[in-house]
Amino acid sequence: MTQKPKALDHTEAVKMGKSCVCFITRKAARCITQFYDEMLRPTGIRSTQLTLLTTIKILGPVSVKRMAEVVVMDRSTLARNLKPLDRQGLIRIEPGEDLRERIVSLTPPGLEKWKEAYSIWGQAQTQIKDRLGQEGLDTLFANLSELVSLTRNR
Amino acid sequence: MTQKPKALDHTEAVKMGKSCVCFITRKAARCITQFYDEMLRPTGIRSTQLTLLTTIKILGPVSVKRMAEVVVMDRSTLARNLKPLDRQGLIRIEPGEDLRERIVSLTPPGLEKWKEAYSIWGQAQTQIKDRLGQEGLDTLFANLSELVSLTRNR
DNA sequence: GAAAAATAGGGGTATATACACATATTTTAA
DNA sequence: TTAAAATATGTGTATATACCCCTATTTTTC
Repeated sequence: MTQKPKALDHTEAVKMGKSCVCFITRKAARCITQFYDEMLRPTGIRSTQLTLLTTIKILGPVSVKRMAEVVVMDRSTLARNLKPLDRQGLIRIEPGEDLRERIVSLTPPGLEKWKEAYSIWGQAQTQIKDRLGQEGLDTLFANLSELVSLTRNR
Repeated sequence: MTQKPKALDHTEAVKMGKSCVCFITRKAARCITQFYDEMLRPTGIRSTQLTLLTTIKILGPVSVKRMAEVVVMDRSTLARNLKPLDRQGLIRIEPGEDLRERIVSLTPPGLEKWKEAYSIWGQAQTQIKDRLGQEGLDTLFANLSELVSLTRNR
């Protein structure tokens, strides 16, 4: 009895479609990004940009290199993602003492924008917590953090 | 006693940095994508492209619209993501009976490429399962699926 | 102290992502 | 049956992402 290879392929394909961690993670990222971006639309900034503003707020004046490490983002990606914020005058990018470095900091308008966006972020976060529960949220966070460290430390 | 507003802001910022679902999901997506992409490099295709090949394989000849629904991707995004696959001759895009539609299907080289990539995908998946365990993997999947449906059905 | 190595950053290129708008086709309504 | 509504897709624009390679600067080595 010869098995039909095509049928077997199909089973494998279905399995992959249903269990690929990369697929589901990217899909979730697309969805959640749209969710946040839609809520943030009135502010004129997007989720990624709010993340960066927050990071700058936490780390204070900080080099691109260090920021990239913290947010786990390629340096060149980060440099490009900072441009819209710079263009809007929300951040300042200046040479550091070490002239190789660029030091990023929040401007006063940037701080105002952050406050505005933060309150909307709170609303979004609440909506999600209402659905997943605090426990579900914690589990999700733990799982995703595990995924991050898994791919980082090899 | 007047509280320093700056200090309060900072606390809020830290909270956000540590609990933002959008941030952690995007970060995880970046990491896991790099993990898969690195392993897939010998094949010349990327994670997203493998996802699309697999989807086409499962759904058979399928319209762009339907594919976009299945993978939960904007139609214009999908159309653009299909281009590299088309250029490499891995898929075929033809008008359907309904002339508004474009029907996407796998070419023989596309099927071969899928098989090649699928075996590598299996290795990546195994590495992840070894770290998270089948149970952890299931939980992660359930959580992320929940997130997807949360943002879809509102 | 000068040459070599390491480090920080940016630009080129390609893919990934989505919204707004325009086009072509089909379906529905009058 | 023709005009209007609905549908499927593509284009323009902007952001997001990362790799490779190049430049400028600092640190290390001899």
